[in-house]
Amino acid sequence: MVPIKPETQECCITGENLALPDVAWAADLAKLTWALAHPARVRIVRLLLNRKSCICGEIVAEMPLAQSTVSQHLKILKDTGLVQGEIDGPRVCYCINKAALAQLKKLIAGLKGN
Amino acid sequence: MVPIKPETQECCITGENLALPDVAWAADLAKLTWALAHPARVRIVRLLLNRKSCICGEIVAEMPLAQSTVSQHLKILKDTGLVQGEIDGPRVCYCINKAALAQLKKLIAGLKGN
DNA sequence: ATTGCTTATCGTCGATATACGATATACGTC
DNA sequence: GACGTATATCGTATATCGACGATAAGCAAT
Repeated sequence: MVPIKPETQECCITGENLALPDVAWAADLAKLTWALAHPARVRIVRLLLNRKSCICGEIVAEMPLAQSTVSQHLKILKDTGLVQGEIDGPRVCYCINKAALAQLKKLIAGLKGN
Repeated sequence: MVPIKPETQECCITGENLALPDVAWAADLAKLTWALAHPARVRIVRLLLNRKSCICGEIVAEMPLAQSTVSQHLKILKDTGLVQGEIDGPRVCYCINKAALAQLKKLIAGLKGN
């Protein structure tokens, strides 16, 4: 089974790039990628990038989905931090959270051999 | 594969940056991100990047999951093209498909305003 | 307060993901 | 051939996703 040091950390004592923090690291990246793991959410993000900001209704209008469905996708994007929404009177104005997007880019770009 | 003109495009007649190709584009990115949208799969990819290649059994040993579950995750990674596996005697040797990873990086890096 | 508009949430449904054990398949060795 | 090892697949259970319509909650204007 495990050739090296069974009971401490199985995970890459040799590599040590892949040590314990890796689990949290993987969870972070998985969470961010999961937010983009649906075509509708990718399109929303892209839409928000092309316009500086976007009223929720505009997003709904662009998508072939029911309003409630779009709202759910927006919630997912908000929960993962990729998108921010601020209330503007009766509407909600969504925009990209550049920091979160940068984080995603950084993690993806960091996917390479040691 | 979206053909050229699907007669009723709600999508961005105004924006036109987000016109039809965007749908396919979004699907591509969503598929790739979806492959990474699970911590176990992120860890597998990372593992394969740190070693040049990896026998399936090694991967199983590193993960707190049953062999069949790991095999399923590997299948997902293989189906999306991120990982390749070649049979080597009684074992299977997995490695990263650098082209697919590069494609993912490119798509993610391309996520920015116009 | 009532109406109208915008967005979020609820309830529900079918489809899919995730996990596991059990079994099947493929290979090398005896 | 029979056996053990390595991996994939099957079958199944549970959880979550993704979609929708219906409804609630918020605000602006009448």
